[in-house]
This record gives sequence, C-alpha cells and structure tokens, in this order.
Amino acid sequence: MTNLPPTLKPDPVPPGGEGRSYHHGDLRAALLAAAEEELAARGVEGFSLRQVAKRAGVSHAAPAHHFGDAAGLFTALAAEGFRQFLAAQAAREARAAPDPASQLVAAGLGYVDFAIARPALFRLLWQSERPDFGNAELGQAARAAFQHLVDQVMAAGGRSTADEAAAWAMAHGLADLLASGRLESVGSLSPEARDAMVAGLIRRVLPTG
Amino acid sequence: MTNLPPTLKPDPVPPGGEGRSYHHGDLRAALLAAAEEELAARGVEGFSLRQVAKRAGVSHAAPAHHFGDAAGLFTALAAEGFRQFLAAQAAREARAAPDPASQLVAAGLGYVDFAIARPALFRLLWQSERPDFGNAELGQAARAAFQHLVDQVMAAGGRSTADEAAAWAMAHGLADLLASGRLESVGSLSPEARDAMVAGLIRRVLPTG
DNA sequence: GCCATATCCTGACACTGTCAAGATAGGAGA
DNA sequence: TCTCCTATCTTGACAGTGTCAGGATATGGC
Repeated sequence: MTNLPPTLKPDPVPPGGEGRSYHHGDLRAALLAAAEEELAARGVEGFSLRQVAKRAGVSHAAPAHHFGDAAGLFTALAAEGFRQFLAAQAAREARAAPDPASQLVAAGLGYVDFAIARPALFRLLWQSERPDFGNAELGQAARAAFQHLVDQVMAAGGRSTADEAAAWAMAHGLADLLASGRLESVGSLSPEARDAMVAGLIRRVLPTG
Repeated sequence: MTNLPPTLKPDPVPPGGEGRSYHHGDLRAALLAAAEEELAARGVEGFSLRQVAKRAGVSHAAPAHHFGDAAGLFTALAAEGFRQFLAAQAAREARAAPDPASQLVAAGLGYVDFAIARPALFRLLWQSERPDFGNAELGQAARAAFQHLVDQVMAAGGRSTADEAAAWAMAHGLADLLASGRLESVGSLSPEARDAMVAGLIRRVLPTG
C-alpha cells in the first residue's frame, strides 16, 4: 500500500470526504486532532511527530509549516486543551445549583471529569515540559484555567491563601490520581458514586463548611 | 577532545578516583546516578540513554548489559525512587510527635519535601509510563509507597474510603502543584511557612479533627 | 598460567525531529 | 483567459536516538 509507483501518488483527499484538494484545506485542525489521538494512544513520552503526520495523511514535514516544530504543536494543543478543560468545568457548573458553594463543587467535578476522560491531555497541561508556556496564547489560556477555581473559592467565601490552596490541591490531587489509575478505591466506583465522593471531598475543604 | 587517535583511548577511570579498572566496578550504581542527573537536567521527556552513558563515561551500549533497555533503567530508577520517597516521609516522621495525627501530617510533609527536592523523579514515579510497573521489584516498592499514607490515615482514626482519599489527594495535589511550580502562593513561602501551610491543609482533611 | 565468563566497546539498523529545496495549487492582476 | 506570486505540501538529507549483533577486554576459578 505504501510503496506505490512514483506516478501513482495516493489520493491526498481523506476518505471522509471533507478534504477539499491537494492542499488539505484545514490541515491545522486535522493535525491537532491527530495529535490528540497520538497523545491518547502513545502518551506524551511516546509521541511522534511523524506518526501524527501519518495519521493526518500528509508528509512528515507538513506539520512544520503550521506549527514550526514539535514544541509549537504541543503549545497549540495545550492552549486548546486548557480551553476545553475550562469548558468541562463550565458544563458542570451549568447543571449545578447557583449558590457559590455548589458552583465551586461543580468546578471541581469538571476538573476531575476532564482528567478521567482525557488523561494524556491532562498530563500535557499539568506535567509536561514540551509545550512552550512562555507562549502568549498558551499562557493566557493556562492562567485562565489556574484562576477559575481560585475565583470560585473566593466567591464561596474563601479569604486566605490556605482556602485557595486547599480547594485547588484537593481537586488536582483527585484528578491526577484518578487519571493515573492510582486511586482505585475511588476510581472503581460507579460514575454517580464517584461524583458523590468527589463532591464530598471538595466540600470537606470548603472555607465555611 | 573526543577525537583521539584510535590507539590513544581515553582513560576509562573516572577522575574521581573511585573507578577501579577498565571494568567500571560499579557501573550499575553509576548509571542510576547519571540517570537521575539526566532526569533532573532534561526531564523525563528529554531523557536520552546515550547521554546517560556519556555522563557515566562509558559507551552508548553499556547500559543494556545492566538494565536491558531504557524501560529497564527507568524501572530500576523508579523502584529506587519509591524507596527514597518513603524515606523522605520516614525522615519527617522521626522528627515529629508520636501521636497518629502528627505522624500523618509528617508523612504528608515528607511527601511534599520529595516532590519539591526532586520534581523530575517525582514525575517519573507518579506520572510517567516509561517504567514497567508490572515489574515485581517496582510493583512492590510502589505499593509500599501507596499504602503508607493510607496506613497512617487509618492509624489516625480514618474509617472510610473518603478519609483515605482525602489525605492522599491533598498531599498529592500539593506535591504535584508545587513540583510543577504552579501553586505560587504556597511555593513562594519560606520553608517554615510552607511547612506550616502544608501541615494545616492536611489537618483540614483529617478524619477526626 | 589458562580459560570460561561477565563486562564493556564498535558498528550497524530503523526511527525520530528538523532543515533545505523542489513541486503543486489557489488567487490577484493583466 | 493567461501569468505570476504566494501559501501549502513533498522529497531528500542530516544528526541524534534506542536497540541489536559481534568483537574486545578484564576477572576469577582451575
């Protein structure tokens, strides 16, 4: 399949039919999607730029034109990841009671949701050194994510650094341990029971009970 | 320096004088030490086996004889890391009051100590996929580390899965956020103030106040 | 002193990220 | 409609990586 005679180039149009021509049309988005697939399949540490290009059906050097180098791709992926991370929290908040404490708990549940649903991407955001966190777009997206829980804590009556750190550390610790499959006593629960457990733990560290 | 004529091989004895001969003497230990240096310098993601060999002053294929492949080196490094991780907790416990609550807080402080002092190794233990956690020695060391905080929680009066998860998630969340430099409001404190903050946060989630 | 064995080195292979140079397509201006 | 400019993508090359095969060297038992 991959050793066609040189005159018979493989059709560059993806089988999905969304590709418009030899010029991919929206290769940047396709590469970001392929990159997350690669991330989920082989982890940050096994990640290969050439494999991403292969997934997207383009040559190994194509990503360079859109992202510069591998760090550029990781940076763009992380920026988008932080936005979706915030979106996961917002989704929970929209379904929760409007009082500040419930909203804070909802944000924590969304934090954990994201870590469980997309553990490899979660690691890229929080533990990887491959994205360039000095990049303006990524820095802004990351700061927005850092700030959200803190804002919720303050809205819920938090007054000290300790209140802020307590809620953040609890949500982050649960998320990370669940993402890596270490906290089996919680991870093996049903989704409903797990939600109740996580919510109870976050309420435990709330500033004013 | 590196292009000596073939008859003039560089002296394989390290300048420190501890090397005993052409056969290194204790290359396994030297490689483990070099691997942690490499880990601290370039992170898990930038890690290079050949660089480790260069740090130890041996050829690029020498590590294979002691560890098989790169995963074997990561596995041995992680096993040793988990033992030192437990040792960091034990060091705090030895200096703390003997009551169960103080011992649990001390374990949490040691947990955080380790993450701050050796963040790259901490990541290898908790977030990397490169060590083989199916390995017997690593599995035993890891389980011992997982279990220690849990045991402390039970000794301090914990009775539920929630108590266990609360202490673990708080300690782990603080450790991870501090290791990655994200929790600046705590990370920028003096060591004494930081200890007090961490201790207070762990006491916050204790089962019986 | 001799030799089996553990230890380490050299050389090779496929794979990786990155760069330079060429090929192709789309759009602006005639 | 034709031409040319530019963005986009491909091809080919390079150094660096992990791993394997085979050769060189030192150690310890006889």
